[in-house]
Amino acid sequence: MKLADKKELLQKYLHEKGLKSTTQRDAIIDVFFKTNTHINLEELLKRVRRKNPKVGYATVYRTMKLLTGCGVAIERQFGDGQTRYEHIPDDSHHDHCICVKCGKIMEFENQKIEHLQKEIAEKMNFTVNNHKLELYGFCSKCRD
Amino acid sequence: MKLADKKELLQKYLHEKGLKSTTQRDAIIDVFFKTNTHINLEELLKRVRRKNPKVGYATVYRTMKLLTGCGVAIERQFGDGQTRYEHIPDDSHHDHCICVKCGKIMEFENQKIEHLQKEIAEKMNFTVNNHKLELYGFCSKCRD
DNA sequence: ATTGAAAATGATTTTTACTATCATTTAGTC
DNA sequence: GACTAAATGATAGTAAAAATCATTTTCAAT
Repeated sequence: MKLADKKELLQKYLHEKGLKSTTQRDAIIDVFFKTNTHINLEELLKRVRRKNPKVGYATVYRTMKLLTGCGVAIERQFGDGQTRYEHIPDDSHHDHCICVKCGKIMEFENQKIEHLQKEIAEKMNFTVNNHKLELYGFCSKCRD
Repeated sequence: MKLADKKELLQKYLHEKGLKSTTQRDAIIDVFFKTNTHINLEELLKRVRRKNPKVGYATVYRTMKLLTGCGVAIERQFGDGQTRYEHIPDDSHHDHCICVKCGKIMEFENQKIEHLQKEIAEKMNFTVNNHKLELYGFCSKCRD
């Protein structure tokens, strides 16, 4: 999905649910869509405040829940006790390698796996909205 | 890995590290190896207390950390804010479908995906110890 | 443009799961 | 059986997520 489409989807979602758009919300959405990392709330708040210093933690928290509910953001937990947010990719899905030593997160994508997942889900009579594939281990620098 | 092998691995691990075996620890390990679900600490504690009512939360917590460190248990987070524990499967790996409405967790396994993962990791120069594949969506009962 | 109802905000509190602490008990070696 | 190190369990501490609430803002209907 392209950025413009995401914003349109979001607009539609807000309108359908009778929600309002505010300057804070817009700022948070803007900042979030500019990230390309798996950002946590604290960091997101920090960046938003560079634009608009009066935005509160709760608003960022709630806005991210909103984006997640609408489907333009995804929550992730990589096991370090923090929830991270990521936007859904422009077209294809990507997955993660997490180095358990240095914490480095790498992305990859593979269409074959995507396809297999769909196949499996169909067999199980399960409708997939979203998925997570994470490989945990050692990156090239950390193994020896 | 067979149950007997897991217990042996655990024994070896304890001995190497100079750790001791206690009645509490044994009870927890016993109960854990009998579960076939993705159990959280609270539930595990409850079951252990049916055998030995004096076992404390902290002991269960620490024992599960121990089992995780030794490699016979795996910690998982499915996004509901709780850490769940699972034993490593007897032979092959399995993955999960999680219904976001009713919370039902189903398991599946697919050798092709396992194989593709290894291939991908090799290309990226990454050594995989462990992985998680989770499909989030609606089970047959919850979609309509 | 004004108004009024509903939603949003931000500061704060509450909750919850996880982790750390510490005095006491226990295990296992000598 | 004594000694030393580890384990236990009760509880305190933490940190992130979720809830609360008085005040402010949005936006549709006038």
